[in-house]
Amino acid sequence: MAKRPTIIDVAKLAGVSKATVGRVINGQNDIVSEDTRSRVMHAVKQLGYERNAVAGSLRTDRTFMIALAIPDITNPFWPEVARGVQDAIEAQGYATVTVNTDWQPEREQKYLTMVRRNRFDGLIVNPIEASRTDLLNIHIPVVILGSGGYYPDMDSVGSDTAAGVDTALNHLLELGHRRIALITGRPSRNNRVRSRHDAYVAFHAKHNLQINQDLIIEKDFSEHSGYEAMHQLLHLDNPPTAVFAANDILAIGALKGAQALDWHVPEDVSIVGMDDIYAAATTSPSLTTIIKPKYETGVKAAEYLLARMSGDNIDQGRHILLPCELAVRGSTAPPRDI
Amino acid sequence: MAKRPTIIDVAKLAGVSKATVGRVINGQNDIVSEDTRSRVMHAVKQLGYERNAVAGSLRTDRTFMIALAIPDITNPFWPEVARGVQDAIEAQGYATVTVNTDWQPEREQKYLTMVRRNRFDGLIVNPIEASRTDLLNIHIPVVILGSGGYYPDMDSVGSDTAAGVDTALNHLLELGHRRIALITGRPSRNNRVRSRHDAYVAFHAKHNLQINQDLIIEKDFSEHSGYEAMHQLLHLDNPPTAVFAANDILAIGALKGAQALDWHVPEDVSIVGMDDIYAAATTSPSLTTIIKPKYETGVKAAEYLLARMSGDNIDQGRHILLPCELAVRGSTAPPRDI
DNA sequence: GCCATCAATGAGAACGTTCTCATTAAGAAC
DNA sequence: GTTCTTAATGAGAACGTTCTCATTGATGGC
Repeated sequence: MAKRPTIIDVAKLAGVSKATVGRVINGQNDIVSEDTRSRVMHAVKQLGYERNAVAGSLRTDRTFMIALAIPDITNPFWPEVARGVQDAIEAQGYATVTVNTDWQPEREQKYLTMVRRNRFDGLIVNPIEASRTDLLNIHIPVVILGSGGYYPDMDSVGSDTAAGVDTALNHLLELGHRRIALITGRPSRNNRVRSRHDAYVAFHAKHNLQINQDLIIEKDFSEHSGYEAMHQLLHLDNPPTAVFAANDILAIGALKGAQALDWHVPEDVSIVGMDDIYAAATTSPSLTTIIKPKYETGVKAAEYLLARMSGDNIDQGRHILLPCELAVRGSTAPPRDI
Repeated sequence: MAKRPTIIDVAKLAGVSKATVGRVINGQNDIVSEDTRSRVMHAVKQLGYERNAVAGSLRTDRTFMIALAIPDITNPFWPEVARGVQDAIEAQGYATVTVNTDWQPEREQKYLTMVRRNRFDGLIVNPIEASRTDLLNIHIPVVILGSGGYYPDMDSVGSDTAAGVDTALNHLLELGHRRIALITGRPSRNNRVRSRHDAYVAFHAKHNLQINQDLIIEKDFSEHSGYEAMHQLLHLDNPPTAVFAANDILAIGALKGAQALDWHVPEDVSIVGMDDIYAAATTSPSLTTIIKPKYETGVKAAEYLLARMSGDNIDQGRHILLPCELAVRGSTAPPRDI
């Protein structure tokens, strides 16, 4: 590899000091004469000089790079969140290293080490098991994706899942459903707040509805789990007339499970999902779902982080839950037995 | 921010030189005595020392970071490719900065500048308009995602799209279809090789089938375009009995277009897509499609890049097209008029 | 005992930028 | 003419690691 020109080469060619070259390339035009500036720019162009960000980072202790740690970029929920982060971060001259924890704590720890060693300026993370102390120990700004309950010092951006569940169940209630099942996922270690489950319970209390434990199924977040859960539900003596699934992938599995048993959706059983991934609108019938503001979540998290990296030093973390929205498509209808 | 311990602090505490500390933390155990090594590691632990990768990068001119430039992480095709790259790259101690060109040349150029200034060790790119010279001028290893026709010096990894089209059309031919339409996307500037279109033409020549230009529709790659194209096709005096769409998003649009006209799929018209995105398996009927090996493409590209970054200096680029596979699902059947 | 070899370690320069403090020259005020 | 102020620029240290060459001490061979 040919040696690349440095500011010393530029300084020699322009007949100025390297400090002056530095002033010119960093845009400090108020303290450099036009004549000097012109000579420097001429030399820069002639030599094809390009600033070495690594050297600058060593001197300033700022890399203009951040890490985004999400469970899995191939999970349809996350690309839009990532895109929101990337867009907002890049607009301020930063770059994003995106990593996949795969819901594994060891991987999460590995990435925290990476962040420290590379002197990244910030971290946006959907935590698996990382404790508050773990995250404070990297000594850079951290923004939490999801609810920030366990991280009071840090900013967090999540969706108002509880309100979303309420909206979904209310939609079903207004259609006339009284026997509504819940297919939900297993909470991760740090998410002991089982927000979907709790919201389901609260909804039943609010509307003086009896809870039937047979109508609550907890499995991992996969399409296959949704399929199996639906089979379980539809084989009950008294099956539900509607099902709320904790995310669209579970809901798609539930839809396939119903159809495999020749149950018609929505005539025989209604289904509501959550997330609004692309596939939710392509099923037949297309899924009624709760839209989570994925891109906006990413943008907001990035904004919080950028503010922190710019010197904002608020001790108490900011916690925001972005509102969800109901998208009524083809998977819900009044129950047959009205 | 508290000052972090450096190797000078460790050296002082362990009573050795900083060169010796460097030898220990870089694992050069063969030339350091066990006693010395132990003292150093003790001091490292006591001080909580962590290597500063930025300083190392400045000295060695290696960042152990690469850039991955794709059109859009939210397009369902790309997350798996990205995941393949990330997994293979990380396994060798590198980190990946993923950027979105949005099919815009100016963004692409912006990212090339970013790569140069940050002294990244390599680049994997699905090019928009970047020329061979552009890519050679960054003076680091580059691997092309897609066919590498315009970049003979660089390694490239693509899918064997032509063979995939052939397979799709053959599947339809074997079902008895003779009037097969093609919905394809507009080629980008550097992809004048219209591989899907050319493969469609070649297939017809091979089987002595007449080409009807009315059955070839070229629009941008969106679901809406697929919907409109299907409407156009089904309104012909002599509509096709089958449609091959250039990707799954087009195919999903085509499916919705047919259903909106009360055409049954696959009874009235068969549809084949390409890519095998998640949504292709969730439509009803689920889409018969050509599976592109997305994750494997990413892994292979990363392997080529890693080899280059390790010193491989082959002048002629390696070009590989990974095989595609037919996934027969519910959107294809024999034509009605047999 | 002397010399050569090798293992183990140390000293200091290098990487390329940024920043701080010093210097110089020009202009204005007295 | 002298003094003060300000704009413009320069010199050199700093950032934290890696690497090269030098040094030292121990051991083995003659």
